[in-house]
Amino acid sequence: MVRGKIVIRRIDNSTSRQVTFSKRRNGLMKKAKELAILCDAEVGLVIFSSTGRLYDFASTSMKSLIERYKKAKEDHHFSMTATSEVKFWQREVASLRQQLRNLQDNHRHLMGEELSGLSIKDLQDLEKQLEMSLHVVRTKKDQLLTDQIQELKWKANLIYQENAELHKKVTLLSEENMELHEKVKATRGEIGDSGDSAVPYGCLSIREEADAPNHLQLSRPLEQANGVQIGAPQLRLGLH
Amino acid sequence: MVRGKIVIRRIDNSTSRQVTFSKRRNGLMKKAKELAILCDAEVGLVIFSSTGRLYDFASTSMKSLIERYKKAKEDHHFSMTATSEVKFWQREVASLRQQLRNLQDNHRHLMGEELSGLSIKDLQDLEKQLEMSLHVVRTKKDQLLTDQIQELKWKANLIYQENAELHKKVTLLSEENMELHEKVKATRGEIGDSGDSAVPYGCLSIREEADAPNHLQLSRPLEQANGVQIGAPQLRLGLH
DNA sequence: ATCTATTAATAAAA
DNA sequence: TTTTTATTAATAGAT
Repeated sequence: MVRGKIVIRRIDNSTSRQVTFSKRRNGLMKKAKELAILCDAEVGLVIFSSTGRLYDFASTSMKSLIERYKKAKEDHHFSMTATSEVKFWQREVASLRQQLRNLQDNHRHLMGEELSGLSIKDLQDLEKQLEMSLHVVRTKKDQLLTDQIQELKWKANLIYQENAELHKKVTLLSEENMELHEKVKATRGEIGDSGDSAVPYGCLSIREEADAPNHLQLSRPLEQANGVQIGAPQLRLGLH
Repeated sequence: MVRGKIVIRRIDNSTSRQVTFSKRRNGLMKKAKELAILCDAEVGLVIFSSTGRLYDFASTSMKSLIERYKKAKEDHHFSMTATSEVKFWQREVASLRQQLRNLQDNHRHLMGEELSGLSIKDLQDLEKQLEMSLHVVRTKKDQLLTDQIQELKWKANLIYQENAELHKKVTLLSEENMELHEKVKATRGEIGDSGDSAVPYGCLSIREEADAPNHLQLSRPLEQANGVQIGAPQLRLGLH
């Protein structure tokens, strides 16, 4: 009835179903009240959510409404004695058992079991249903995997950027370091030739380590996310 | 709610009230149904018009709905006063309802519905199960088709053999026939030249019809059974 | 829970 | 009652 027409069938998504239930339940209650008032009618409404919770509305009293309903229906099943009450529950059990059996049969067929009684037509229909289910399931699975890959790429990019900045810092610090070494050397040279231990070997080794991994990691994290390994990188990236 | 907003109070004009009652009653019923379907809820609606007429809707059975309502409302009362036998059946009902819910969830997954809550692992397992089911169903279907083809071939062979025998008989009879014609001719020749109408043209024409289809049908029935048309020949062969 | 674009419901009229 | 029309109400989807 709104932002996008909907078809009346059970809502798959459980969250949407709950939200819609809440909204429509309120709407229904409101309309029931309005009808009772506007048209001077006696209205009773009982709703059990799929989770078994009860919601109800009655313009007068639900008890008297039910009594009136029973009388109108002239249904004597409702005035249950102890024995007929047992019978009622027994019938309920029988009905539920039947539903369960039917569903179990159907379920077995979907599991590829107990196909002996089926005709070629039945089997073709079943095959079609399974193909459809398989397609939906695969689509959903692929979707999840794609989402996960996207997330990994995003995280990998963050790390790559941080990495690049760190490399920049390392380079700057190394240069500064080198200059300082030069200064120290120069200062020592002015004073005398005694301090020969501080040759700037450390400067060169730091520069080498800083450049090599930088180039490697430019291409690695993004490509890896595209490919096979998904579980392992996530653990490491998750710490970030 | 429309052409002129209205305030929710009893409609004075009796005709308008009646019209509004009819329309809104329908609207309310519709929405009750929709709620039941969309949200997998159990909904019951009872309306008495101001003239005392009853209208009702129940997504399942009003009887069980009212019982459930009573039970939910006076849970303790009900359970305390119920005999142990009633309690037993109530527990049975509760257990069956739970089983049914579980099986329904599972069933929906196999139908490719309600996949929102599933993990990648769940989806992979489901996919595997569906693939297995599909394989079993296809195998079974192919088996049935193969069996049917075998049966058709067998029947076709029977017919072919009978056909061959019939051809043999026709040939023998034709030859006998020809000889008889010769005899008749010879006998008439002895008596005189009056009977010229019985030239053995019939003999030749019968032989032609007997040979041509014989060769054709040697190869046809078996090949046909291997191929596309299965339903149509079965009808004809079934009569045999 | 709130917002809003859009459909659904329906009051009034015929 | 039912249909049509003009308008408001309900609400699906998004936030």
